[in-house]
Amino acid sequence: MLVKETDQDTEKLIMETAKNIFFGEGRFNATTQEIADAAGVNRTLINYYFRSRDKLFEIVFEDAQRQEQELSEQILNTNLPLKEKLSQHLDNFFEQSKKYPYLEIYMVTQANQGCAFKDKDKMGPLLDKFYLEIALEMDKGNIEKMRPEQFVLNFISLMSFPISMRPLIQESMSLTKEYYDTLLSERKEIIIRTLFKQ
Amino acid sequence: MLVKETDQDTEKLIMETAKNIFFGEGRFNATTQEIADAAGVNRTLINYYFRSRDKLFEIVFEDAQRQEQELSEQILNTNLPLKEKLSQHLDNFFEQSKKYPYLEIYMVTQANQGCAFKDKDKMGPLLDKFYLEIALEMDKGNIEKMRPEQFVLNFISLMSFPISMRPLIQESMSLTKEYYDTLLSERKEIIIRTLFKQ
DNA sequence: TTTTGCATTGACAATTTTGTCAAACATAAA
DNA sequence: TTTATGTTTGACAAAATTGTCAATGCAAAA
Repeated sequence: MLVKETDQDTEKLIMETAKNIFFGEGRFNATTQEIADAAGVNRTLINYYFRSRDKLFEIVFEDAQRQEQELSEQILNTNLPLKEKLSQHLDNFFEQSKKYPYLEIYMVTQANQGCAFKDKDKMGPLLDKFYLEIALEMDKGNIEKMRPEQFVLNFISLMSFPISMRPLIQESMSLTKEYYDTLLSERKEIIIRTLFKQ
Repeated sequence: MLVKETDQDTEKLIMETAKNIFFGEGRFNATTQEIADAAGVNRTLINYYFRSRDKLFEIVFEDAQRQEQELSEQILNTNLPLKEKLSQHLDNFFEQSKKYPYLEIYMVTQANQGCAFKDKDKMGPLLDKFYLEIALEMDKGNIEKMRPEQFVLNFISLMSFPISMRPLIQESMSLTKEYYDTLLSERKEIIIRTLFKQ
């Protein structure tokens, strides 16, 4: 076998760089040249490894999707009480968001333009179990009564929106970068307090 | 004055079409040809009226910004009690969102790429007054105690996220279009109940 | 009717971006 | 060292996108 130590590295490097440009910097229509420059490689290597620009995009998109999926499945599979489960997911999410704040927006713009989603199958049963848990907490009076789906919408909204829309919110509310960071650092506690009755 | 009845109409038509393509359909990198085709006009008319593609984008962006701004100022200026104020804003927002579900995402992707925001000046005092109102309701015990900015974050998150991220959420939660619409129609009441103690 | 001023058009040029290819390169195996 | 195999490169071609321009059209004013 002929394997240089940089062999798969270049391919990975290009992928990582593309992910950074898309999900990290939000430059969704970066050219292959820009990606190559950022990766410090020859542009045609993108064609060599990924055949075409579209293929690279496709692969990176699927990677992002998988990443999100895994994060969701992780939380759904643990056996912690609901509040702790959500608490932990908030940690995971905020951690990932530091690296890829534009991940979700990218996925929306792509999902929109006719991009097939995968692996929705396993999610079904997991979600149903999750909904049941939520309903149980409602019965116990720990959270407001509503459709479980609404509770999930509330949760992901409170969690994601301030991250994905940061540039817009920060500007329109005239907040400094530092103050916004402060707000974000308090977010976890705020979200839990907003969703759960004391 | 020589004014054909279609004179300013063409310019407006192009703008409206661009707005629909960007904010309505979310096709953020539509070409001038695609916009012209959708508007049913010759492509070069875009250059004639807007000089360049970038200028058209700029104008449409500022228009979107103004639209959002006006919606925000409207709510801040009325003298209704907080809960009614937010309630009314939710109506306005959901109404506008039907036409332009991708408006906010577009603004984020632009804000990101170095786009100057305007008219932040008047917002300052209005926001401060709003924060005071919120603090007052907290003192009265009607809403959970937190920084007013956090309350505002909560509000816009719960309001905007399910709209702007719809393609992503609907897919990943495996919901039908019809069911998602049902959820959205219940949203207003859910949000108010989530933000205010009973 | 003729003129005037703007609107519209198609052909063309310029630019940007992407994709191909043969040649050069590097490294492990023979 | 030579060979074989996969990697990297620059030059080139192809495609896509944008911008310019002169010519034409059209309606109101002279």
